[in-house]
Amino acid sequence: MRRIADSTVRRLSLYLSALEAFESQGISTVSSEALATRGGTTSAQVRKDLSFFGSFGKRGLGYSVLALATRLRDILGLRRKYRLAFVGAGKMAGALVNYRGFQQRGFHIEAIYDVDPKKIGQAWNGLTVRNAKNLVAELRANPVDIGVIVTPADSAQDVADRLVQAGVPAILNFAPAQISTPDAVNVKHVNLTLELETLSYALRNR
Amino acid sequence: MRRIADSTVRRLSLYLSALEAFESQGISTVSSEALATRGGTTSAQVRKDLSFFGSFGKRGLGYSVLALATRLRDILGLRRKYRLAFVGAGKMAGALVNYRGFQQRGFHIEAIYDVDPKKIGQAWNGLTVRNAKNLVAELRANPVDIGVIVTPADSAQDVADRLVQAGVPAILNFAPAQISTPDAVNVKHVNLTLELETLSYALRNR
DNA sequence: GTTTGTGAAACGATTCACAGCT
DNA sequence: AGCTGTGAATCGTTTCACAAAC
Repeated sequence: MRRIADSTVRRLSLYLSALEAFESQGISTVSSEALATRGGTTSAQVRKDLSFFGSFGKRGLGYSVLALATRLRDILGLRRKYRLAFVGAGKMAGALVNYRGFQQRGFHIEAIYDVDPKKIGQAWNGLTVRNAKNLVAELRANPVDIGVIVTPADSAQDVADRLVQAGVPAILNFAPAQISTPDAVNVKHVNLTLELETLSYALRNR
Repeated sequence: MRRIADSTVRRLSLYLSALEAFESQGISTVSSEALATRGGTTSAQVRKDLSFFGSFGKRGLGYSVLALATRLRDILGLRRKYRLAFVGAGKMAGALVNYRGFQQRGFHIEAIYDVDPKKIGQAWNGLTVRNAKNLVAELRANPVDIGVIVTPADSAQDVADRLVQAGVPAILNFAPAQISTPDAVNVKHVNLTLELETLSYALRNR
């Protein structure tokens, strides 16, 4: 199958949450137009995005909310559970660990690591903060799907290297630092500074 | 001037942090190639991005780290301070308020709002959590540049409406909800669920 | 010799517009 | 009649490749 653009995948995720909202409102059928409004795009874009994966609608009618949501979960790979390991037991990790959306969507936090002796051993939401020096060995023995970097910027590359060594196939990086990894490793960045700076650019003449 | 693509602005922000890293290493001149490596792109892309704003390099030599950083700060509008108001005094707000990068880059948190009587009045990093019911009046009297939504998803639209009413020109939304605002208001989303779901898509066949 | 700045070419994503189902 | 699915057209972004500057 043709490689799917990242922008398309992101919209599929938005369509899925729109469908879940429709579902909770008891709406059973939607048009591409309705999905577009909720997902911040156009009806043609919705239809094109879906068409990469098959044809899920009924002409003249629209899409079944339930059936399309199920198909999107399939497409996005959300039928299975994902195991996460956090590195960095700071405030940001605390906020993320507490976020109910993770568990709900099948993302399970399996371990939290830190280097700070004061943090190691602390209980975190049923988990014990582990010593980061054992990260590679422990994650090799007990693999996870996604490593979440929530350390300061200057440790981010080191942590990424260790996650790669441990065989972690995907990384979600919250540290404001670019990290380099082998091509086979999937990396997503959440960079708050960058988001604020794009807003700054937008506001520069206000 | 031609409208600049969002992707370009985001890269400029990455180039700026790369330049700051070079600066702290005492490097005074960089090539587009060096910037590209740090910013995760190509040298041609770097030169093209910069060319929209002028010509800042010396042929055969490269760019002055200091001079280019200054120009990028100008371009991104980072010479001025920005005033932020947070809405939602939860764990995520706690993590963000504590994040030193905000102050360093000139983003000053001026107020934190919540609806929870238990939180109103609490001291947060030198600020007092304010009653969200006074948000519109107070932000009209004391305007901010950016409203940061850190509430649960189901309050996000309501908060956005109030920020718009208060005349806030830009919103950074951490709630996992699409929000609709007038076109004149700039909105950026940081949606953790969406990031995880794109990783899920990437991992789906592992 | 090296590296920038930039038109032109290539590529990729979005929008259009309509035939084909229901 | 209404809405999907999709090739074709359009639009925008990235890459190429090289002349110009140092």
